Amino acid sequence: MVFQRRLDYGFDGYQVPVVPRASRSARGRGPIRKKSENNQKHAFEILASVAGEILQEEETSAPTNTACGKDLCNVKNTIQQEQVDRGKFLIIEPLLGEPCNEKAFACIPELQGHWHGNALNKFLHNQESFNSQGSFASERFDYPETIYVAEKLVVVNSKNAGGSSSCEMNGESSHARKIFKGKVEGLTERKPEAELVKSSSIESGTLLVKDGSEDAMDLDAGSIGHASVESNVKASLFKDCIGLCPFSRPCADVEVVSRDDDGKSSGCSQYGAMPKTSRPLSYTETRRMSNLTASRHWRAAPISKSGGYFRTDWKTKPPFRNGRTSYSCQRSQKIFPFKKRKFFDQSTLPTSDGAFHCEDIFNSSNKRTNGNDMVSATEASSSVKSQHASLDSRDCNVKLSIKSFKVPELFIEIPATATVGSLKRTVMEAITSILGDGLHVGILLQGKKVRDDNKTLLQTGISEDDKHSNLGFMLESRHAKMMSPPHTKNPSNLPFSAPGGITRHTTSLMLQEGTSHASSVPAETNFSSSVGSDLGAVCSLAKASTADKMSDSRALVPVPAIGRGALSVVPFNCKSMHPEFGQRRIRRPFTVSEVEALVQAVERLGTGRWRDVKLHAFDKANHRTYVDLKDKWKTLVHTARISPQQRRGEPVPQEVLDRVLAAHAYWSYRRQLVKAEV
DNA sequence: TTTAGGG
DNA sequence: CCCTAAA
Repeated sequence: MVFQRRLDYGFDGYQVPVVPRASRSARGRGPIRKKSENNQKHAFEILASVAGEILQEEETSAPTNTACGKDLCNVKNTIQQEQVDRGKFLIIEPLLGEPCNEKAFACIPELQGHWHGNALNKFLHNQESFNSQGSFASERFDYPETIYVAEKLVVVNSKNAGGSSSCEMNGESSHARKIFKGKVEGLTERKPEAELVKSSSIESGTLLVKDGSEDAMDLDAGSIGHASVESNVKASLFKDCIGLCPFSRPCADVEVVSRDDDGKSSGCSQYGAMPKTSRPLSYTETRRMSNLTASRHWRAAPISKSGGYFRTDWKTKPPFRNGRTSYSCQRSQKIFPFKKRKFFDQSTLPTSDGAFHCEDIFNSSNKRTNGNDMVSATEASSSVKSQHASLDSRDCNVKLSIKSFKVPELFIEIPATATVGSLKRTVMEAITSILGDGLHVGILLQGKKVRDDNKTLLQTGISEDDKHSNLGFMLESRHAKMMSPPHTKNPSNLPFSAPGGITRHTTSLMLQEGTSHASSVPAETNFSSSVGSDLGAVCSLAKASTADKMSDSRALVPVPAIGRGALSVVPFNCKSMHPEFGQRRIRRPFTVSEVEALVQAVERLGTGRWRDVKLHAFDKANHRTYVDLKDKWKTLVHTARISPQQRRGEPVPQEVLDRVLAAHAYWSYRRQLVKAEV
């Protein structure tokens, strides 16, 4: 049982709930983060509740901590109340006494955005704050009011700390650091750990990362559901165009609808955190949403510059181009549900230094994840096997044969019109960028990392001719400083840690076509988009890494639900895409239908009323902000003025362009008139 | 928050 | 598509 194991570790903990956005404020636009103590208190209470439930769930027979009784009773209510029922949560069991690897957390964008000042880190490791006092120093723990991304974040600390929640947990500290992840609702659906382990496939709906000995990660199937985007154009008779519409021709009310989410849940409401209102997302909201959208995706160099009219790619500037101030501001905005976002659930996390925390461990036994069907398409990576050659008794040479390394994850988006060659290049670039210098090879022996580079193989024991020497190689962050948790538990006792200390690693690289449906391969993002050329090849890799007990990379990776959408995948270049900085939204060229809708709306409403245009024609297209529409109009006007030969991207009918010019001229004229009058 | 423009 | 000054 999952939690049984936790108890073995001396689980007791704090849970830091991620309060859904909906609860933020009535108007839904409150400050992103509050330092209100009450807030924190509340949060912790919820945490306690959840923790209680977890425990209760696990120990079906044994009632959990009575101290949490009240909370336990209200867990479900609380969860519902908080509307986090659909969310996911993470449970982190930090290693007490071990400074948390800041990078590990720093590289988690979700946390970055929500835990101000690395609050989580402080929370987890601020000894003075809670270890000694047994309670949280609220003033030091900046609990975010909302955390969308992770929707539910549960931090379980092995140290006994009542804290504000006054929830007493059993308190022996544990050396283990575990991270559980799953949906909140998974509390009741959670599979026993054994099961999870067994079915390492992603379908279990929970992600479980265990301490050193092994990490099992299961992507939340639900969250990665199938994404589909459909856009349709509703046309209805436009009656009152006369008088309003400067153009005599009949106007149809065209509305571009783009459903970002599956069925019922549309827009951000899918996360249950957003109120399901018909109110169009405000620009800011939309931005917030999109801000995280493409994060952690590698952005391949634009292979084909298309879409822009007078500028194809709008200059892909580094995310942190203007990284001066307003930083905190921005990060605070990044608490949006990841819509259309692809996650890499993995131990590979971009570190603060931009490197990858990669724990792709390959061991000699090449212990692969049991039948993972997650590898659906192209298994780009071959299993790695390192063998111990017999020791040459004479010169003591150690012969190793590493067949191959798996490439961590690759996630790319490329226009459907791109050539195969460009796809190859893109993939190559992605791989190169990963391997470039973000990673280095790590060696795992007997399940332990060999850190001392100066030791000889002999000293290390690698020279031993041991068939089962458990020698493993892994790719890891170059700069990541792994911390070695005092592991008291015998790794071999851990279900995951094979005597060989091998971890399992699953890497898959698949290319899928845009049309995909929810499959049993949640990890692999199904990508579907109606956005024309958005269809992209998605190389995703789900990787589960394991366990080296020290890997900081095992950090939690919130797995947000993937929306539909065109995930722009680009190799997540840690260097240029530091999670701390907002990510550029994925480029989603306007389709002709959208252009027509826009043109029509502008014809009616005129320029300068972008919000109305948005409401009228793109109300449902959450990914189109009024700024986008304004920009598009700008480009349309430009496009209409240049020769067809100079135009790029999906060709817009000349007729439409003519209308653009006409409308533009008309409204410009009107504006002048109005101006003159005033 | 929107608009309007430059980048 | 981003960023922002202004409104």
